[in-house]
This record gives sequence, C-alpha cells and structure tokens, in this order.
Amino acid sequence: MRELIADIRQGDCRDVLKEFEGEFFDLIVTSPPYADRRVKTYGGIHPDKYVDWFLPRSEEFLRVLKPGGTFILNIKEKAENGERHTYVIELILALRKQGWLWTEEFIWHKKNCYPGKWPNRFRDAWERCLQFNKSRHFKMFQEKVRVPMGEWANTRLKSLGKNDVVRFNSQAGSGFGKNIANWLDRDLAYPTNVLHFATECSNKNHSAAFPIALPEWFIKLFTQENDWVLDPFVGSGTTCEAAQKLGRNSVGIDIMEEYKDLSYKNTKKSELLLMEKGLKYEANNSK
Amino acid sequence: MRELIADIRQGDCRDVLKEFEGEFFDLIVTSPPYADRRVKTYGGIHPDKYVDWFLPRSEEFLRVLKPGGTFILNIKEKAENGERHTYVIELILALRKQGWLWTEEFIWHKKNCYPGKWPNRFRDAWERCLQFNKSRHFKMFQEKVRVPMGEWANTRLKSLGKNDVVRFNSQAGSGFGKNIANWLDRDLAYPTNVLHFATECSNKNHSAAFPIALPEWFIKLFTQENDWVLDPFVGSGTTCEAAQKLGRNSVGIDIMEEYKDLSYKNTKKSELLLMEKGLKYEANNSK
DNA sequence: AGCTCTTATGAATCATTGA
DNA sequence: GTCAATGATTCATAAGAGC
Repeated sequence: MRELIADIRQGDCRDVLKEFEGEFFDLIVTSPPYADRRVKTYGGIHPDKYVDWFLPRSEEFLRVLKPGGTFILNIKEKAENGERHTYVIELILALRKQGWLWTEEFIWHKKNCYPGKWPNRFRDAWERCLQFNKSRHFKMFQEKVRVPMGEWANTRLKSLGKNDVVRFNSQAGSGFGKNIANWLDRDLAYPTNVLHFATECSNKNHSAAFPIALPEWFIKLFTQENDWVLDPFVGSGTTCEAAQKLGRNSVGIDIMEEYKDLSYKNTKKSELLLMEKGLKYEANNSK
Repeated sequence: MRELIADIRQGDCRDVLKEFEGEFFDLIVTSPPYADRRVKTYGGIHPDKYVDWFLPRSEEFLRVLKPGGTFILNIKEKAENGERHTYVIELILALRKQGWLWTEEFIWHKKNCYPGKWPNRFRDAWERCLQFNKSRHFKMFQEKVRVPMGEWANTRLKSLGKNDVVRFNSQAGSGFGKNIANWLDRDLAYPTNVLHFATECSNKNHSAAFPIALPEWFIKLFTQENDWVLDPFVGSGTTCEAAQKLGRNSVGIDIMEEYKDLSYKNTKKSELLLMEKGLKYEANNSK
C-alpha cells in the first residue's frame, strides 16, 4: 500500500498548478477568497473584477482535472449597497463559456449561522456549492453519503399490512408504484441537494472557510481511496485534513505564508505525511 | 372598515396590468410557469426564450409596484442534458438591467421533495425565492415573521400538539394565555433567509405552485393590513387566499380560463368577496 | 373530540425505446 | 439523426377514515 500524500504549497495556484501534468486530479473542492472578504490576508479582490481574477485560475483547474472528475466551488455573493452582488452568477456563466458544465447547485444550509439583525435583511444562513464537470459522465459514488432513514421508515415499515401488498401488486406498471420490498433491508436513504452542516467553532486561531464535514462529504461522494484531491485555496488545510482522514491524496495551495505554517501545525496533529517542494508525483492511473 | 377585495382576472398579465395605475401594489409575489414545465397548461416557454418572454411582463410589474414595495419571484431552473440551465441567473442579470435591485435570495427548502433516484444527481429539494426592489428603502416588518427559538421552545412547545396550540389561542384573555404569550414573545427570534415549508399534498385537483405558507410568509413580512398584493401568475389562487386570510387586498391574474374557475371555487370556500370585471379600484393611500 | 392508522400525491429526472 | 413518449424510482405530509 502506497503512503498517502498531503502536500501543502505556498503560492498562487495559477502559477503552482503549472508544475502539474494535465488530468491529474479526481476532485477539486475549494472555498476561494470571497470578493472583498479577508482583505488583510488576500488583498480583497474587488467584486467587479472577480470573474477576471478567477478565470485564469479555473483555466488551470480545467487542465489538471481528470475527464471524469468534479470541481466543487463553495461561494456566496456579498451584499453591497443593499443589493446582492452578481459576480457569482456572472462567474457561473463565464465558467460555462470556459468549457465547464454547470451540473448542479448544492445548498449548504448553515444551521448555526452567525446571529445578527439588520434593518432590511435577515441572517444569511446558506452558501452555494456549485458543481462543475468536464463531462456529463463523471464519477459519483452516491451510496457513500447515504444518511439514516427518517421516521417514515420506522412507522411505515413496522406494519406491512395486506394493503401494502395489494397496492404493490395492483399498481405494478403504473409508473409510480411503491415497491415496499425495496425498503425492507434498508436503513439508509440518499440525501438531497440541500446539505446541513453546522459551521465549525473550533479554536484554530483563524477563520475557517468551511467545516471539515463539507469537503469530507464531497470527497466521499466524488472520489475513491488513493484518488487525488486539490484545494487551490486551501487556507488552513481543512480539505487536506479531510482527504487524509478518508485515505485520499491531496494537494493544497495557498498564497499566504502564514496559512502554510498553520497548515503544518494542524496537519501534524493528525499525523499527516507532509512532503515539501520537490515531491515527485506519480501518475495515479493504477486503479 | 373597508371590505377586502380578492379579484381574480383571466388574461395575460402583460395586458391586464395595463388597466392599473402606476405604483398601486405593495407586494408582488408569484411563481411563474417554469420554462418547459406544465406544457399542457401554459404552452411551455422554451428555456432559451424565457428571459425575452419574461421581461415585458416584469416591465409592467415595475410600473405598478409602489416605490417601497417588493417583488418576490419563486423560480428554479430545470436540469437539461445533465446540466442546470442558466435562464434563471440570466433573468436576474436582465431584471437588474431593467431597473430592479436584486436585494436578496431566499432559499425555500422543500422538506418533502419528490422521490427519485438518478445516476448523477440527487433529489432537488430547494427553490429560489428572489427578492427584487425598486428602492433600497423598502417596507419590511421583520417582527411579523419571528419564530420560536431556544430550549424552552424546542422542548416545551413541541410536546404540545397542533390542537393544543389552537386551544392556547382560544384562551386568549384567560390570564394563563396571556402569560404564555409573554413567554412566547421573549423566545421569538428572527428567521434566516432559509425557509422550511413542505410542499402541499392536499386534494385540490390541480398542481399547486407553492404551499400557501410561502406567500403568507412574504405577505406578513412585506405588507400591512389593507395593503395590495399582486400575483400575475396566480394559478389556483393560493396567493389571493393567503392575502385574504391575512386581511390584505389582492389581485390575481392567470391566462388559463380553467384556473379562473378553480379560483372561484376555492375562494368561495373561504367566503371571499369576489368582484368581477368593472371593479373600481380606489387609490389605497388612506393609511 | 381526539387519538392512531391509512392513503394519495407533488412544478422531477434520466435512460431507453420507438416513430 | 432527432425528438417525443415511456418506464422506473430514495419520501414527507396532511387529509380522511376508523376507533
């Protein structure tokens, strides 16, 4: 068994990714610096220039992603001047023009979002997780993210009466028969495209972009063990931590030197094998 | 006290609205026919032509809405060829160009969404509720949509059944009820921009566009009693029903003759005062 | 009346088949 | 080829029946 790699690099992903061969990664999952957020750390890209700033980088993402791979973009537009800014939806249109397929939009519902009150706006409790692909036929392992079935199964399956059997038989072929038998051995159900994760409140001395459960969920859904995961705006290393935990190789890139150090600190905790510059990547085609 | 009006008209809202003076309505809340959906009833606007179809109508909406009014648009893009179509986000950009402010995007989380399984997609459990305004200073009554929150609400209130709550209300003035009301008030919190409504499953013999709780929520949030509410794609009359229930005047327009009849049927049930063509609207400036 | 239990069904999506 | 019709499939909720 090959040892797992979790490689954190410092630099602009636009440049760093040029060192990688094409079609290398199985999944890209990231939470880029939002426009005008984290100004002190990222310089704060102006909303009006966000798309122009993003496109050269996503061009590299497109190159290094495998044909059956997936790109997950966690992002939310800011409110400016009492209005939602349009740079995110403009980015969607621009990415499609660049060659990406806009496959799906997941909603991350932040259950414990920051409290607050404004005169003309409620608390913002959700973010977009945009799914892009290079091909309509991408890898997806739905059974890996199933959740325990709800109350329904407990009440309904407990009493399988004669009516259920009759209804099953009589409605066979109706196009919407309920095949009760299918559920007998199941206690897991597939999720929807609304994800419920609480925002993390750990003492990491930095602003976590997303809770580790978020990259974990997408890594489980879109990759297998020993696959390669990329986070081009890795920040404190959450994505690499998730990948490592799940037995996937990962590369994290961030422009901030301080994040790099922080990543080391965090990853050491989970006993990652970290490899610095000069690491030789092997093509990962030996599945 | 003036009698409430709930006026259902048959026709294309693009034409019907020309009969109304400008700056008449306090709220427009609607769920337009989605592109290529309900083909048999609406003709099915092709996704590529959706924006062009919508703009002349929203131009009228802009005219008849009061300066401090709000326009709520419930919509969701379809998946076509394995991809999410972009007509909704293109519509957002076009509406801004038309003069609307894109103030907010609420998420309607459909807890009981349609079952199904597909190879590359999970169940779609959410829709957009886009908020547009003419001005940054719009009317909003946040305290009208507060929800119970906190430990007390979760444990004590949940143990009370629906009928118990009704009983509470009927005991208004008993002293005990008053105390409860005080507790309730203290435990009310403002909601977020994620709304949880189950899709309605009643036997109405028609496809309800949205559950009545959805227009109710926005009517409470953005209007006061005796205000005027418009639904230019009113369908079965859900919006007018909600407005009536809450003591607001309403106008509903739908192109389908059959919906008009159905609306009559539904509204009669709730003893609405319905007024046909020729109704004289009075300016509603006497607050 | 107030429970529990039963039942119908909703703005869906994709692969396959047939015209 | 292209397009339309068809089949199959992960539930949650509220109204209604029954007791």
